[in-house]
Amino acid sequence: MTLPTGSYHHGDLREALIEAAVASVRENGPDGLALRDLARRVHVSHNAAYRHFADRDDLVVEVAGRVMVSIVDSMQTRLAKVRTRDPVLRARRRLAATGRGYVDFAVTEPGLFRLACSSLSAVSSTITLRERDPLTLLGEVLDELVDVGFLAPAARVDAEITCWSAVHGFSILSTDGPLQGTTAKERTAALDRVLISIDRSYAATTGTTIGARDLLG
Amino acid sequence: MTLPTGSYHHGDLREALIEAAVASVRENGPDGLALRDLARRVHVSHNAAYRHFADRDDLVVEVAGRVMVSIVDSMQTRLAKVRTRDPVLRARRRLAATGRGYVDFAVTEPGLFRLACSSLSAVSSTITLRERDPLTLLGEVLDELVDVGFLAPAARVDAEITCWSAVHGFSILSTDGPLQGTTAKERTAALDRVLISIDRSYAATTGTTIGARDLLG
DNA sequence: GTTCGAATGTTGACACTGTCAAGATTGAGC
DNA sequence: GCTCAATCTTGACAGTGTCAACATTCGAAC
Repeated sequence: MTLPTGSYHHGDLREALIEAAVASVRENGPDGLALRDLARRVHVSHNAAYRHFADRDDLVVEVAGRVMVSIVDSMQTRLAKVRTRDPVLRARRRLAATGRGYVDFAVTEPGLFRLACSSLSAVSSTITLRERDPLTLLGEVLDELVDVGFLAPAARVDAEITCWSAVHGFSILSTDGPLQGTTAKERTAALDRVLISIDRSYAATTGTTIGARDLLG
Repeated sequence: MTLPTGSYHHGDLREALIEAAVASVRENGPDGLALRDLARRVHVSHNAAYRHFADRDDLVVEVAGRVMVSIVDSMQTRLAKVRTRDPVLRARRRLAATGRGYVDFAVTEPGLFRLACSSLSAVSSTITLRERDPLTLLGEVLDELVDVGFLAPAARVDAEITCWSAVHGFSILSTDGPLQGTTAKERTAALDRVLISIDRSYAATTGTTIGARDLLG
């Protein structure tokens, strides 16, 4: 399992193929992904990929898994920027931050995001991702909201679904829908309203009074 | 332009191709759609489609437009069932009804829904759909909410985006995501919570007090 | 009623794709 | 040093979108 550089055995073809796939999807989107094209990029014959992947879909699922991890990274980047001390406001802003991180990735890497969408089920079912999936992270942040008394325990049910729906839908509207042509500023403003709407809804579950611009800081 | 049944000229090949495309996508999803396959179904040579569509994508956009109209139909079916007299509660339930109708279609016709998603931008930009698009209908229902004083005018901004994001995201989670394997009852319960969350958020914009189970009737 | 052009449908070809089967090459363990 | 399994290659097949050239037919102008 040493380095290749020369001839027959590539060394780590599997990883090279995945990286080439990421580059390809980044440029041409999910439909542009072709095994034969990847083989050419990596200077290997067509069919070499079949020693490492059962079929095209198998590769797609693997790449989608990587993308999921990147999405979590993007969410955590936003999470790390929340410096608020007040526990309640901090938890609220952390929830908003996960949403912003999710959308960040979708807008920055629309091709990869579309790929991840295309095999959402395969990823969430077959692979555990070592708990590094968006759903788990979102659940933890929602638990914080309950702990600080902002979100009523009764409203905690299906909260992942509610939040994920809103943010995922917004991401798609931004990459493929009517928000596609808008400026970053307009998109950010629209996302703010989505996040504020969720925040306002959760505040109502415990009767917490909130300020209009609490989330924006 | 009379009927075909015999030979060279088909009669209305364009329409026949579109219908065949709908049937194909219904069975095999968007990726299963192949021009040559359609030609076979309609008993016409490959390439005949090129007299009516510029390329494959042109056909897809046309079909997506039809699907959009069907989605609006589904929304209006739910809207028609709202019989509530009280103006405020009526408007609130009408908003929820549009969401339910949208999800109804996605769950009933996942293949067609996926196709519509794939060319969301093309549809919303190129074709006017004679105003029969989900966004316009949603806007009208939101205006009602403002008229009856439930939704604050300031919160009306980007309300289409907020609602559409939530409902569209929920639809995708239902067709391709973690809600795929759940029962209809569980899915309905989850959707209720999404709709209640939106309702609760909008109530807060005008300080309207609402009952917990207002929306479910 | 005949003729001619435009619309429509067909045939053939090319490049590209995924995938299977069979052979060639190599590294690792005995 | 030999063997075997892992890995990569070559060759083939069916399927696809799309272009070019050809065939047929409908409708209108004369």
